[in-house]
Amino acid sequence: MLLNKKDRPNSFYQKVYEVARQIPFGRVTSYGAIAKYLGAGRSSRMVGYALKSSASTENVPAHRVVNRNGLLTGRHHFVDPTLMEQLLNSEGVEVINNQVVDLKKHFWDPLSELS
DNA sequence: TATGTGACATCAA
DNA sequence: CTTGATGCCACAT
Repeated sequence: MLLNKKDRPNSFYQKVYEVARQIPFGRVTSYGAIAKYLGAGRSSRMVGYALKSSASTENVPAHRVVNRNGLLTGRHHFVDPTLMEQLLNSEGVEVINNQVVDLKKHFWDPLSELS
């Protein structure tokens, strides 16, 4: 049967929260990877949008989600813009100048880990 | 219903 | 290398 978009039991946002919460300690992932895992594929922007809405409302480690370049584009939306970089460094992820040094080394792909 | 928006991704020049 | 344009799709108004 066909479901109306408005009648979706779990909103896109809710799924984003679930995946984000499963990001292991000291690991990071990208918006595109999450979007692809959710089936949205090309709605990577929505992932970030969802995290912004969930900020301080949902218990989501948004600081572990960065863009494809490893750049911490979302730091401005935190209570403290420096918090994101500090948290990642505290978890063993090298972040210099708001960018993850070795993204591949710390990258966590939900497609591979969650299958 | 239509329009605007965006914590991205990707390509062309 | 950098900059600009385009695609994409769920959500807000």
